[in-house]
Amino acid sequence: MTQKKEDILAAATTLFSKFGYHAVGVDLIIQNSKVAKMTFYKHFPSKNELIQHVLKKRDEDIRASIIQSIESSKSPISKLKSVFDWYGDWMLSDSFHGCMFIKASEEFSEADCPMRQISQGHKQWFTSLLNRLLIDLHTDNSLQIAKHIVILLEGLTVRSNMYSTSSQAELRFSWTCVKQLIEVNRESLDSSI
Amino acid sequence: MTQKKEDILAAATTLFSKFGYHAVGVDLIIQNSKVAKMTFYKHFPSKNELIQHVLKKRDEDIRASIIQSIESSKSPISKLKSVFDWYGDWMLSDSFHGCMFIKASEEFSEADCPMRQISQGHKQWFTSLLNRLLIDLHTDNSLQIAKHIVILLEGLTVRSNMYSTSSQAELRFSWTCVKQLIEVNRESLDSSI
DNA sequence: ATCCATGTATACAGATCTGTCTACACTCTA
DNA sequence: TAGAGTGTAGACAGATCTGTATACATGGAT
Repeated sequence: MTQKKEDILAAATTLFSKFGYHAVGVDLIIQNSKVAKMTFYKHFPSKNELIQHVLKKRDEDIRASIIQSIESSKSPISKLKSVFDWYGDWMLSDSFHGCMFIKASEEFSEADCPMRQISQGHKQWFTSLLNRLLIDLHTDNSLQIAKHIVILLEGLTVRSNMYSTSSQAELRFSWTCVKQLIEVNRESLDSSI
Repeated sequence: MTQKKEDILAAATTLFSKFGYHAVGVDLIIQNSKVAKMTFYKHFPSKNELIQHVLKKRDEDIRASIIQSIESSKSPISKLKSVFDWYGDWMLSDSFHGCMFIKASEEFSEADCPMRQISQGHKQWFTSLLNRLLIDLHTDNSLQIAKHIVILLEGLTVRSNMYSTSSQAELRFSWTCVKQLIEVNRESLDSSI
């Protein structure tokens, strides 16, 4: 990965995230990444492939970032909490303009297009991660609750973007709801100890 | 409202909902509504104003549809349940391609643009409706819980669109969670009866 | 019968978008 | 010093997009 290619990816990520995929043209990305047009097309054969690259890199980066966040916590419950904190920090950041995978799903409708597949893959990974944490917490219906948490966090993300506010209060309330949900679904084995 | 104008609005709604706002051109809308270009521009001075019209009409239609749904139920709790059922039916329908207000928020980033304002207004209305139902149920923290339900339903909507499935199981689970949440937050007055 | 509103068909201007082509500059290595 | 690799600047082709202009058809009301 050359420096130029990284510059292009960085500029594209920023612009797509803020304005959407269709609204941003190749010329604007070239202008913002301070690169010649031929350099752009040498690294990315088309805008479509650039979008896929951006989404793949975003997927990798977010996975790494979330994993780093939960690794700094020890107990499963504090790991789960740190996922919520990760979302809180993200929604507070200046660069926050919603989720790029949700945006891709809203803008690209073709059923099996790469953008949708990458987006689905990312959410699948996140759901599995939460599922494992819930299993560590000896929670019944772990997968169902994992999906429920993903749905909550996606709702919060969409809301933060729609109102241009970080929704910290709603995030905290969601966390208390999730804690209760886990408590109610503790495995009988666990409560008998 | 002439027939032609309705045709244009109907075609635009279908196309924007499925493919997004930027991806759909005026020519395609004209073609699908079987109208001449000049007729289009006589009714709508620009694509931008058409989008606003589409969103405003969508707002009115959904308000009417949800109100009709809950009016067929009597008790506050069954009214709330019928809101969830409304979402279930919607997500099952062939024409479902996600929420047009969420899509607008993802595609239009300018802070105070009309599309965002209309979208925010719609969600505000929905939140107030749920809040009133929760107050009728003598629920504490009614506004907080109303917001929580909106977040859940938006998360479900986004998920259904991303995976092209209706997420009925997740919707049912969310409903059980919401029922529990309401139960836990019953006003002390109520539980003492 | 005539007027007028409404709609049609289509060409057109001008902007913008994707992607290609050419000609040139810089740097590193043999 | 010559050549290869990489990048730059910008013109260009061709498609598409928004919005306008022109000329014509239709159909109901006076």
